This record gives sequence, structure tokens and C-alpha cells, in this order.
Amino acid sequence: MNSYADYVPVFKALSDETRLKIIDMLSCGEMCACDILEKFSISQSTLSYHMKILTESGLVNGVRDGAWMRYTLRIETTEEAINFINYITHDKDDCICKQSSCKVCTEEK
Amino acid sequence: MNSYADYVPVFKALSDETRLKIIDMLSCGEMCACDILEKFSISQSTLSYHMKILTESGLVNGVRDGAWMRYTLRIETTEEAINFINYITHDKDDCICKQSSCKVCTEEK
DNA sequence: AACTCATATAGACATTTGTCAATGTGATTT
DNA sequence: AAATCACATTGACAAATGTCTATATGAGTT
Repeated sequence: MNSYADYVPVFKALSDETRLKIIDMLSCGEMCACDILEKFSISQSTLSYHMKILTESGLVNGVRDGAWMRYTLRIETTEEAINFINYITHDKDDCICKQSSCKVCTEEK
Repeated sequence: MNSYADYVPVFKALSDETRLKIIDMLSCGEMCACDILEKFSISQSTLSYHMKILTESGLVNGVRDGAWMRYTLRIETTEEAINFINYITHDKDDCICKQSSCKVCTEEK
């Protein structure tokens, strides 16, 4: 992932309480949709919608196993998200504000 | 911050490309709104809207200095967000799925 | 006091989001 | 092949989001 826009879907996926709880549940290990559904008072279609957002963001891996979908966390993506947060919140030589003559950051302090 | 819901506004704040860029700019140090505005092709009111979301999420600190608003990053919040991501993505004894007899995680593996 | 500069707020609007009930699809079972 | 189970998709809808123009507020300047 290279650009700011690449991380927008990841943080969007993280910005819903239900999805945060689903991620937490998956930290225990693999689960199928029906297992997850039992823990929430939402409809099956709503869960399917959330799982789509989670898998499309790369935070969750979903593989079909017969009739079931087996979901697991994709730790690489969460690690990338953490690295990205660290990156944008710490000073660096190629900071966006130092590009194309940013008046603020290139002036003597 | 204690609950899942506490982090939703933080990730919501992070799930917009413009706001990610603003955070990146602030990693260089303090900036006022007009400095930030120069780097974007958005209206002044739109920037004001984004700064409100960033400050209310706790990611950015804004202090008035006469007519100016001086914005800085609030690293504690980003660190808390990172800790939270790590927390929910790694197995733990008090995992949500281990509460109130979760059928999946309490069964023998 | 009037003016200007920096920022906030209000109102309008199109788009996106989260939710559901209903239905479709594909796999397993009978 | 018919029925059932697990999940996805569709259509509808209210609420939230991101954007703008216009206007308000509040601070400094003339």
C-alpha cells in the first residue's frame, strides 16, 4: 500500500463498533459467519455486509469451505495500518508539507 | 478510552484522505488553518469541518492564538489507537468471544 | 468606529453508510 | 430431486458524511 487513499478503506472498516467487535472475536482464531452472527443482534444480511467490508479492506480473510465461510484475521494489514499511522504522525524527510515548497515547513524556524 | 465505541470516532477521523494528509502535515509541527488550507483545493469551510472532526476525535489539538487556530498532533491518541488495534487483533484471556459462553472459543480445539 | 483577516456556523445538497426483509445461490443432506 | 443449511444480493430507507456558498463571529488594524 503506497498512498493515503489505500488506507481509507482500512480505517473505514475500523470505524464501526460491530466490526471492531468482529475483529476482536477473530483474534481468538478462525470463525464462520454463523458463529459470529450468534454473538450479535443483527440480521444475517447485515453481518454479510460487514464481512464484505472487512474482507475487502484486507483486514479479514474469508475462504469458502463447503457451505461455510471461514474467516480469519489478516495481521499483515493491521500491521501495515499501524505502520502507516506511525508514519504520518512522525516527522520525516519526505513529509507531504515539505513537497513543492510548503511555505510553513521550509521556512527557517 | 475503554470501549470499542470510544475508538469509532478516531478511526472515522482517519478514514478520509484529506484528513490523513492533514495529519501528515502536522507531523512537521504546529500549523494554523490558513497554512493547511493552502495545500488543498477545498473551501475554507470544508477545512474547518475537517479540523473539527480531527480535534473532536482527539487526534489533533487546536488552540486559539488571537485570530489564528494553532493545530498540533496529539500523539497520545494515535498511540492509544495503535494499542487498541494491537489489542483487538491479538488473542487474550478476556477476549469478547470468551465472555458469556461463546460456543466457538470455549469448545476444545 | 470601520475595516480586514482568520475561522466557525448555517443551510443546501448529493453521496455514502448501516440496517432490514425478501429473495437468490450454491453446498449438503435426505 | 427435493429439502435444508449457510451465505450473498437486492431494493428500500433513514441517517451520516463531505462538499459548497453565504453569512456570522471574533481579533487585529487603520
